Amino acid sequence: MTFQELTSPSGVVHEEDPSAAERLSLGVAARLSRYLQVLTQAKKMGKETISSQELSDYTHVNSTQIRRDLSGFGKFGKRGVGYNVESLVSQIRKILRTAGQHNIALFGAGHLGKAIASSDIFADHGFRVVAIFDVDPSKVGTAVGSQTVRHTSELRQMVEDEDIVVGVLAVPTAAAQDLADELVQAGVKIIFNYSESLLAVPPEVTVHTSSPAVDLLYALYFYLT
Amino acid sequence: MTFQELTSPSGVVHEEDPSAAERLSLGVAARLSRYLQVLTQAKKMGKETISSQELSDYTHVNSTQIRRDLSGFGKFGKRGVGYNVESLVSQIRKILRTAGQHNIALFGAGHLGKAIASSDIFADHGFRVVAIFDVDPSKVGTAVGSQTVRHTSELRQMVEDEDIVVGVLAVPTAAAQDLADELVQAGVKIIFNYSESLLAVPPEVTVHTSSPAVDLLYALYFYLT
DNA sequence: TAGATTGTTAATCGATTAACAATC
DNA sequence: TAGATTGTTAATCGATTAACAATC
Repeated sequence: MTFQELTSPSGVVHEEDPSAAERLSLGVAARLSRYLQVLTQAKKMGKETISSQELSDYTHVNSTQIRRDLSGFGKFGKRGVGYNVESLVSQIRKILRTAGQHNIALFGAGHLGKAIASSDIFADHGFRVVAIFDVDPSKVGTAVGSQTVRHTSELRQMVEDEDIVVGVLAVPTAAAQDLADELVQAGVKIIFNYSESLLAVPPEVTVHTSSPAVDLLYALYFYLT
Repeated sequence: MTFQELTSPSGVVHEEDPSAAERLSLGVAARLSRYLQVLTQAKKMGKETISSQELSDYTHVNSTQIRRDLSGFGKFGKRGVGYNVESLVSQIRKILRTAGQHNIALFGAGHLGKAIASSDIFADHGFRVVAIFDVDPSKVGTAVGSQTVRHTSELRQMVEDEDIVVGVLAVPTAAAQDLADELVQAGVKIIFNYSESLLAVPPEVTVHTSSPAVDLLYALYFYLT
């Protein structure tokens, strides 16, 4: 069964624009990503099946909605039992088109950069750190994880040679915009920003700014009220 | 004008449960937190006013919705000009009830812990790291930022003495659940989890699991399609 | 005044949920 | 069979957006 058939329950095929018919809504894509995170970890812990209720407990998404989200793409579950963790992981990866490997470049070899490089949080989801950059001469040439730190001047060449699709900025706020500009010029379309800088980029480039404090504010509001 | 009046445009006052009438919806609280992040940074950069369109560019929230979210609480903007950054920051802080200081405890004095302790991402929003814990004897007693690393066995006492409301876990996956259990026993209601562990906690405790890889998957989906 | 941007309406769209038959 | 959990419907609720008058 093809993806398009699965997402066209009405049987209507939009031949004039098939990509639009296949594209998930923002909400569905975000939720599927969250399910994937929990499932990946559940798999690591040796769990074989999981119910929509358990997924709900971990993601805070209503269990009915989880079943609804999943049933739109096929009958993945078994009544009375739940979902097979391993098979659901590969189904969601297929739906999100992220079954393959994607190469990322990391900027900044400070504490945060080292923490990211040594974590398997990216590796678990098929992201591979293929280059680490810094401008500090005392850091260039040293080893971080399995990589040797390179000078930022090599950015252009590495993006091309290594097919880098994501740039992760773990640098001081003042350095972030210049790096973002260089990444844009090198053709990178996704920037993950751990600095506090507000980045200005062309519309075709996606910036995701990490904001733990914002998440905390949000959690705190519901705690205080 | 009180907050309750502002959130009861119908004029109906729910005297039997005033807290319910005052409570923001999940969506509104999340969006206000994001506006606050951008505004805080804009203020740092010396920006005095900001339009709903500029806020939209940085948050990816529709500008009409931003104006709608804000106008529910008062007329904060000036037509033809925009919003005063500084005054909007304090208005949103008031709405979110997070104008004060909140104390947090950090667990793990590795790369990630050090990165968090030295960042002002929490400090900017009124969160203060008042204690750093680790179990490694070689780390206990050393200085990280302005704090001295303590042994985790002091957790209970410090939570009480320092009025800690949030625990941040920057520890290996295997250590996370035990620490979460201890935090719950000590009465902490908000846990921020940077490990990959799926934490089991009582319903009154909120766990937020950081998931940069999930965010990346999500961004990547829209890049690939 | 002219230009810009807010505040607000009205209409639409998608998310959310309870409920329950189907079935493992 | 008995218990559990999915898949799906139908109804509701809130989010989203375009449009534009008000006004700085």
